[in-house]
Amino acid sequence: MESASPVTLNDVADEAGVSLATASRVLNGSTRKVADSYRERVMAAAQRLGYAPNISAQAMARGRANIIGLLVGDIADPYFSAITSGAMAAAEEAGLVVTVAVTGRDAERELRTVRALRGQRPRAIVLAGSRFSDATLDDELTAELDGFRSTGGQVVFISQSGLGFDTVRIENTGASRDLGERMASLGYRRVAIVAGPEPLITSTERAAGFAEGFARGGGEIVRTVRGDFNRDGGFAAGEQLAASGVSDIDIVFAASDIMAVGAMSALRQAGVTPGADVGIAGFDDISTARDVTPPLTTVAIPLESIGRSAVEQALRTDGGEAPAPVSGPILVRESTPLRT
Amino acid sequence: MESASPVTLNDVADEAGVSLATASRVLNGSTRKVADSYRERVMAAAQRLGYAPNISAQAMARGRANIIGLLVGDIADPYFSAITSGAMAAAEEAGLVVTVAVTGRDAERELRTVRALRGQRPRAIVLAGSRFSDATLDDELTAELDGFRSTGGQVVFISQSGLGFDTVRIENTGASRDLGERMASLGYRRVAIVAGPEPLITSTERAAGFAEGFARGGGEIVRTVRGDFNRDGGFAAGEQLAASGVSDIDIVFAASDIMAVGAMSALRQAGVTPGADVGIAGFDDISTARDVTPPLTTVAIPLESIGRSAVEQALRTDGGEAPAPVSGPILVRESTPLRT
DNA sequence: ATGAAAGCGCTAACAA
DNA sequence: TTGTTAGCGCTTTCAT
Repeated sequence: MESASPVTLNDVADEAGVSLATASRVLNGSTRKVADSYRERVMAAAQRLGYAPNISAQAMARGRANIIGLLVGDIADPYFSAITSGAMAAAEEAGLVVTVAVTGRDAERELRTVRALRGQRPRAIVLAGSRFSDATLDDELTAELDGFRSTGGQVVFISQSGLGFDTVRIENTGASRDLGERMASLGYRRVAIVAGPEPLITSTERAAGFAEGFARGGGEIVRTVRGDFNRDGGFAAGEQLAASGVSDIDIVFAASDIMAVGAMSALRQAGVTPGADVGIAGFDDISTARDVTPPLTTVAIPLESIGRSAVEQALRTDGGEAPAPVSGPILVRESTPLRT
Repeated sequence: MESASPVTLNDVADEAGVSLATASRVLNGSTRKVADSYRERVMAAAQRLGYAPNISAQAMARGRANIIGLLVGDIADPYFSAITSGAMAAAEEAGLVVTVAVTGRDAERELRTVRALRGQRPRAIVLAGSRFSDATLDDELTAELDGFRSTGGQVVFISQSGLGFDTVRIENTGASRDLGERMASLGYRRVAIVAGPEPLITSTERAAGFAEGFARGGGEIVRTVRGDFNRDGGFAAGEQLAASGVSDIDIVFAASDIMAVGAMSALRQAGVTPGADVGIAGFDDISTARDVTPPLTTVAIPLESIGRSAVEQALRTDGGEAPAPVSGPILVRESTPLRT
């Protein structure tokens, strides 16, 4: 019971009274070149024995595993889990299994993880998450991924630069700019921006985009506070905002919904009512954005579909066009009422 | 460029001028039995060549891959993504890679997925998520997992029954009962229960537990509405509740936080203010529970740590004790103010 | 259409 | 301590 050996293709072939090759052709091989009588016998034998192909062995023989390696910053973050969900759906449709690894938004860990993933010889590696502007390790990462690609693997980024690899781009700057203008058109004039750490390009682009659009609409950037690019970072930023008073601002823009959600909680705890006392807007349209009070104004990025696209792009043998950056509609909800 | 072959251990051995076995011992083997001079040369060669071990080959040679297979209902659900996060942390510490697959809470898909996962010959398979009471496929699943275990694999459930395998149990009934009593002690007397589909044991246990405790405290179950066991299901249930009026109830208990969050949104949209007009309580303590308004009363289940435990349990060679069911403190937040 | 046999990259006896 | 070698389960020529 402790270590019976699994049923192998050999067992199946024996049981069916055919050769290993024939069994392989029936069960895993591609085009049918096997007589129906044999085919049936093999299938029956496999069924009877409860045969399941050993993926590692297949991978070895074929030189590549039917696996997609997916790297995300933090799987518990709704942004990444939505992307992952889409990626897994696409992978499943293609008969692939997904290996997920977390980088904790740490470049060094990202590099280590890519190395580990490479070891699986996956069809493709998908890297989701912002790049860093201070990317001292980007060269090493590029080298690693180049190596992977040169052995036939696909690489797809979900981010901005993509270091020269295929990339599903999110239109951070343009969409934030539009959002900024829109907020100004609603009557807001003085914004505090809640951003992630300096080197996070996603955060920077969104902050800069919003600032530009908001200024164009006649608004002014009063201050910027930073925190970790997650819920608690947003919360901390919100506390900071509340501590120094919010009488000098009429709106808060957070570089991601999850930060916005944290900030809203902090503000409310400090006695500042989001929506009423200050407007608040985010970016991404994570699921929670609908469920906070008031519902959060944001840019609706189709996260799941981005995950799907990344996998599809990775599987597309013909290089394919570089797709246009993904954006989405601005959703004005009650967190930014018309400012009279 | 298209398909240079990856660097193999053989290449490294050649480059370092040692035997394959020595190279293997240095790079992957366990205990150090290699002269330092050799060791260094091998390491240097590996470095120079950018060697990464082929996991499939290792898996074949060893008969088992350093992989944990993780099955979750829906990775975009914060309940599962929190568990996944913990599981991945534990796996990473143990030098394992995690393959995640989704079942969509569908028994048939779960079975298919287990089969696919088995093919990887992982060290362990962890199945997170409620079992079904109408489990026609449980026998097949059990057979599949038994087969896996009999070839040396570990199986760990995160749920209730566990079908006879190791299980990290969540104390649904007891904790819900306590919550029910507590709510009654706060002065609530008439509850509507928002539950998932009938066959979902997790939902059933929580509903029954709450009902029992609430009744014990002098409360009464006025009605039960069902929906999918996710945010939208909760929303739909909330709409239903609001449609038939809420004057006959003073509190809503949802069998999971994510349903509670959905229900709150629906109620509020229908003009019923959660906390003020009706109390509302959930179960799990997902991150969002803190960020909705009013913050949600719930049972704080340590989701991440459960994910960790499951993996640790899977890795524990000595069977180990069956750990006690996991529960957590009741967090009374503003969604259930004292009812006067 | 079928079978025999040569690897795929690595580990783990077994020899030296 | 180091090297040799026989598999691990499967795919895939190459014969038949």
